[in-house]
Amino acid sequence: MALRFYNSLGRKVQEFTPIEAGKVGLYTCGPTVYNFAHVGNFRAYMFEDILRRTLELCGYQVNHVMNLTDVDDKTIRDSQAAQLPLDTFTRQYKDAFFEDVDALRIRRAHVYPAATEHIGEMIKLIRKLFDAGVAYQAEDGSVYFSIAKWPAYGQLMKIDRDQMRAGVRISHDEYAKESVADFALWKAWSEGDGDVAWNSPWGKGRPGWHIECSAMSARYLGPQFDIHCGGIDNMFPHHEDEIAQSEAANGCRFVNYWLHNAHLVVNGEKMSKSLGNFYTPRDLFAKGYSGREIRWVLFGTHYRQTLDFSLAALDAARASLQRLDAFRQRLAEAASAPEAGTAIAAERAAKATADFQAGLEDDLNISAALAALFDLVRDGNRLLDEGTVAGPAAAAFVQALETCDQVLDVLTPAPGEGVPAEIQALADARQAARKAKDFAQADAIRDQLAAAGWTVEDTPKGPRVKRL
RNA sequence: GGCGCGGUAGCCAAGUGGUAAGGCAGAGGUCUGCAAAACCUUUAUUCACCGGUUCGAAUCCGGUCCGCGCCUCCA
Repeated sequence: MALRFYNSLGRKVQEFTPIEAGKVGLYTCGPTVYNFAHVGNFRAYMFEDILRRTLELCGYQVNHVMNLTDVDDKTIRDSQAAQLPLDTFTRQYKDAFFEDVDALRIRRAHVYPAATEHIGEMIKLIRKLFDAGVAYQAEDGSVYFSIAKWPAYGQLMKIDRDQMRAGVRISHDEYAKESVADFALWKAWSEGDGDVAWNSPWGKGRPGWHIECSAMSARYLGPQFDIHCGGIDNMFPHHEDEIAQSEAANGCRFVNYWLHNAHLVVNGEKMSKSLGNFYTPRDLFAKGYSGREIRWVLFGTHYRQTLDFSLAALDAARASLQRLDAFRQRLAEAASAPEAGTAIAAERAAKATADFQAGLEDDLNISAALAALFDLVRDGNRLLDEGTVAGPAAAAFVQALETCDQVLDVLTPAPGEGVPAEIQALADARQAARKAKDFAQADAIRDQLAAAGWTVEDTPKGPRVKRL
């Protein structure tokens, strides 16, 4: 089956064809580093991670670029409030971002260009826009993109600008624009910016928000590339403006496939601090949830569907992962047994792998992919119960699991999730008691283990210790 | 007002014309010293509602109700 995606440009599912065979240029809108990213932000990055890993599973060599917005109204405002230089202020949130990315097992992009390190590219791009006749400097000193001069504007949203609500778009500091729909390319310095400023042919100032993505994507992926992702809220105006800037400046198609993820809500309500349902990954770690549990919840709903996040969903994720862990452990144990049932195991494993990949190739249908995975678990467990998967036969299942895990990356418990020696010692003592038919003692030790957060399962191969 | 998304079992969630995947939770059974895990069986005559098209619709068309997002910084 061919790889297909829902392209926001055109609004339909299309077969994916890269510009260069076997390679994919992928640009994903990254965080504004003025605070810790929350699970809603990570929903987007998780979708992009699944996308990238799916592309890689399909054999593509992906060049993934994610920007870091480290200068804008919010970073300036909050750095001043914190009485820190802008770069010092944003540094701590960049660091935190990468910690969270790693904890959630999101594969790092190949390049993380920061806006403040690419001001030169942005200035060059704005020059080109002047050359193209679509940019102008207003009386307030800021430079704007003139939508009136660019008829192709509105490819993503099919916006009828006359229908937009009058009034709401005029913000206090942008009344100098020729048209309310025009957007800033370069913002003239104002007192509120403090020492945050760069020199430009249009005077001291800082870049507009949209220009960074146009400039940095061109720098690392070229003027035309394959896929651009972001949250659905970014379709307008951010991505619309990027298209206008890039295509007006470079004279070629900007992006072939636009993929947008839907939002995340918590218990059906928009996540907000006032509702007390605002979560960052580190909030959840503090509650005892692991990165892979959060990961499971974040990728478990199709990316174009609103995701309802909740602690209950995390608990369900824990149960699902325990089932997968147990299966993996059983396979590992079976691998050391004499060979049995190779043919059927290989057949089941091959089917699961194929179904898993086919699900993802169909516009990242994660539900179909997970169904294939759970079919594999059920089939595998049944065969293990029957004793017909052992030795090399178990390897086929392990390999299928590992293939799925190339995309999911949840099947390996974190380091530190292993069994401590003292817990193992208790389990051994309990087993000795059982052997001696001293069940009262055995049960007492089991209670002791439970109190320590561990459970023990008796199997034909001996006790198996697991975290509760 | 414009653009867009959704309403499928207790919960989460696939399925866009051929007779309801999968997960979590629940019930019964097998297994077990007892458990747990695993497996088996079971849990929607039905897909918000009303009409229509069709041999056949959760899926297509028309209408109604409800929830949500964007249009302003936003994943």
